[in-house]
Amino acid sequence: MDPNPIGFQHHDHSHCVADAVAAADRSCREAGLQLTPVRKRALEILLEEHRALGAYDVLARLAEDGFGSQPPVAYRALDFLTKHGFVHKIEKLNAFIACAHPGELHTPAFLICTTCQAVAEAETDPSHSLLANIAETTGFRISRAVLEAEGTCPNCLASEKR
Amino acid sequence: MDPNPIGFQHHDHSHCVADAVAAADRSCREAGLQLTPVRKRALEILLEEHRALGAYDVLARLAEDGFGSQPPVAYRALDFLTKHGFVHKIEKLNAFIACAHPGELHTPAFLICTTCQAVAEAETDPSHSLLANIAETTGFRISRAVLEAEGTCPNCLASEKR
DNA sequence: CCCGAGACGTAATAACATAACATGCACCAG
DNA sequence: CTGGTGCATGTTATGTTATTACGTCTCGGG
Ligand SMILES: [Zn+2]
Ligand SMILES: [Zn+2]
Ligand SMILES: [Zn+2]
Ligand SMILES: [Zn+2]
Repeated sequence: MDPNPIGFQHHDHSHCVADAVAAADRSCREAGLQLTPVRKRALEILLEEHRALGAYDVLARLAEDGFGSQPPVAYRALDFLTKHGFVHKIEKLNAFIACAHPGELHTPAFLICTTCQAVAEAETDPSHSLLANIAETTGFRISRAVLEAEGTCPNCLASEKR
Repeated sequence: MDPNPIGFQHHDHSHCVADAVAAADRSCREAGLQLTPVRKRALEILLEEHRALGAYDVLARLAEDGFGSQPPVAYRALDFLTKHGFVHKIEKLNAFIACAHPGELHTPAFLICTTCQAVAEAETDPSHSLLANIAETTGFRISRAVLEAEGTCPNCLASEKR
């Protein structure tokens, strides 16, 4: 079990938080959005952890840093970040995770390891999407899709075999 | 992918509840599972409604019928039904719905209309599954997948245009 | 008869999420 | 400058979803 997986590999974590926050900052400025202190801090928290956190986990850290301590503080920040694509909600876990591919418009797919709790965000090809095909044949117009899979990550599979 | 979502068409509802319950009964007997009165009634409730119900909605109806009135009563019945494929949980809605294609082993995909609340269950072709491909390239072993899309159903699209 | 597994019931609590309302501040029209 | 509007933030209170813990009953095998 491995505390720092992006995807399921280790990586040097030192710069990615700052980089991602800077990118979000830029992106918000361009779009006329306000990446306020709470929102920015919430994003940082998720990036630092690099895993799925519950809203109350985020809230506790925000409160430590002097922000409000009531649920709406966290939920509002997370709503903003989710709405604008900087963060995704993992429905299966009722938890939030920083987007691993921000900027691009995408429908993420998540792989959730039930052994080590790691969550990887995979890119999907929208044109080949299963759901897109279904939608086409049924006449349904999709606005948002959720793709999540629970299972065992490569690392934990390897450990099992030993 | 086999597109047969019974979700967005009207259909004669009179026999499908009894049929589905009978099928579940048979299936449980074969598998050595106990489809006890609470469990059977919970399944009936979901079939009768033919839509996604929250656990507490199911619980209220079970209580009306003389079963226990505390949350675990509903959650245990729903866990059983979900575990054995008679019912699916819609993660986006925190709600449960009777399986529209019971018996077959399948990974369902759900189309959720945000206008009329209808939920359709579509079959997916496991071999073309997006997630299966991702899993293959990353070495992740999938045990359960969640595929859900929010949007507008054909009926509501038609109404919009008028 | 005794035992263990599993189904069911209750009480209590945890975990997740939103409603409703008040304050402060930037911005702009008058 | 001033009043008003929009929006972000904060708080209190409450609503919704889910689980833990524990006692009872029943059914079968030894
Ligand atoms: Zn993403
Ligand atoms: Zn793992
Ligand atoms: Zn199904
Ligand atoms: Zn509809």
